[in-house]
Amino acid sequence: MTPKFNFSKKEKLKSIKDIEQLFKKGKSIYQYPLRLTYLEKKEKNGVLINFGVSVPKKKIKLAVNRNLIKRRVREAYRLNNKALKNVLSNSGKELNMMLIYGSEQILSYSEIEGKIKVILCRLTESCEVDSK
RNA sequence: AACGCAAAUCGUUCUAUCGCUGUCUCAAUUUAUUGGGAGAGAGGAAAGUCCGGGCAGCAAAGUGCAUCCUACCUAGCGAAAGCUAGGGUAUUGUUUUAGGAAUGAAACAAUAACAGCAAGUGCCACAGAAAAUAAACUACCUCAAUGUAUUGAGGAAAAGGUGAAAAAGUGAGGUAAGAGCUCACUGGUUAUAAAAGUAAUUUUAUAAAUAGGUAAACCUUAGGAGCUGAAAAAUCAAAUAAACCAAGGUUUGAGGGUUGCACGCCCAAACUUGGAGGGUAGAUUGUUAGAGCGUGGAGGCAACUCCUCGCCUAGAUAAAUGAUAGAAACCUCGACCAAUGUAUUGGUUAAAGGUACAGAACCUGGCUUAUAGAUUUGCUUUUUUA
RNA sequence: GGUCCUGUGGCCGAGCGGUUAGGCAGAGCUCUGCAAAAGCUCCCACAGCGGUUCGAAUCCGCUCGGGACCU
Repeated sequence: MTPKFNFSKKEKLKSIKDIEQLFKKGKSIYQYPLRLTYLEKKEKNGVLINFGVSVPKKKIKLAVNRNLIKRRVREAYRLNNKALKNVLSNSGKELNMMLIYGSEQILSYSEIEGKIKVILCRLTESCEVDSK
């Protein structure tokens, strides 16, 4: 199987209802400057993970810089979500998750990628523990 | 040549790998997905939302008032907002010039929300006698009283000091003392006439009046604007209300309606029958072929217009247009070389650093603001050479 | 995307063209054996830049914050 790093429209988190549920009931992992909130889906829709990024306007004022950070975060997620997806497909779960950027500085891609690797590893471990 | 200011134009490019969003197309099947291919994918300001237009809605979108906007003149351009060119006036600056000086004149440049306080009303703190129908503190003059420096009545508006601003200035006459009270000269304003000019306005002459400032104070004059905004608006499927529509119908004239107020206009409750579908969540249209963009040519000082040829040129919606690596270009600093004016210029090198402001959300014309660097034009200042 | 409102010391908050009130907080003093309370004094402000005006917190323009609404 050739490795694929797709992140298409279907995998985005869009529904307002889902997002409200996520913030009400979801668990979160904090690894500065990122905060990951996740929740197991009630109704499965055939997509392993629905994923969204949020950069608050209060922290980053200019639209250009907000877009830049969102792109870097999405890129890092796209390249590093393989392990998590494997675990989920083995255990038959589906997740909604949202990443919130909490710094006032614009971090470089390599820094963001490092943080995301850490945070996804922690999530993967916790999923494995749950499935056992 | 350098620095600065102003205006205009441009505002990074290429390659590889992995991706994102539409369009077209081919193939596969599980018929809505997967895979392949082709081609497209942020700006000069996309920003602020300060004006304008398209477009859409309003059961009448009507009338009046209110409110808001515009405001030197001429010509041109533009759908409008507005823009361009030329001119006028005012203020400021520079230079030249007249003069003993105050100051005036001329030229050039910059700036101007540049109609009207001689239509009315309001306001002008503190200080000062008085801040606008003038008034009367000190001082001045006349008269009276007391009795020898005060009080009272009146006159007068020159002097004083205050203030951002003191009711034209100088001189003479005049008077009890004074005063545009009168006269002469000068300045300023308005009106009228003449001349110049298309006009704004300028110059000259005459006359009259009393003539402070403020309209980004109320306001007046002239001209203009109906109001609300794509979360407008239209359509669709699922499930179905006390809400909607039609007909009948009794009574009320209350209440309701997308213009701030008034008038007008429209709808008009309860009940019965029938029909149809709203909220909510979502999808589609609106939504990108247009006052469109580009090349070339012609006209015009310019704004812009005309002609020819070519092009289809972002359509996202928790919101695509990216990430990484490597080159190139440009800039800064460094190093080296050369030139001389000895602190500048030119060249080479590539080690280091940097490449701004900033992200479409219906479209579009202006305005405003942000902007590394490059190029061009104009101007001021300084230096060098002739 | 669109339509509006608002900005005054560390905090709250008056002021509608003429020296920026007042309260809370902070510092010092008085009072007290020591504190509290009370009293007195001090301290620190008109978001920024231009314009109109003799003179702007106030009027006008631009910029920068903060907030509200869009059945």
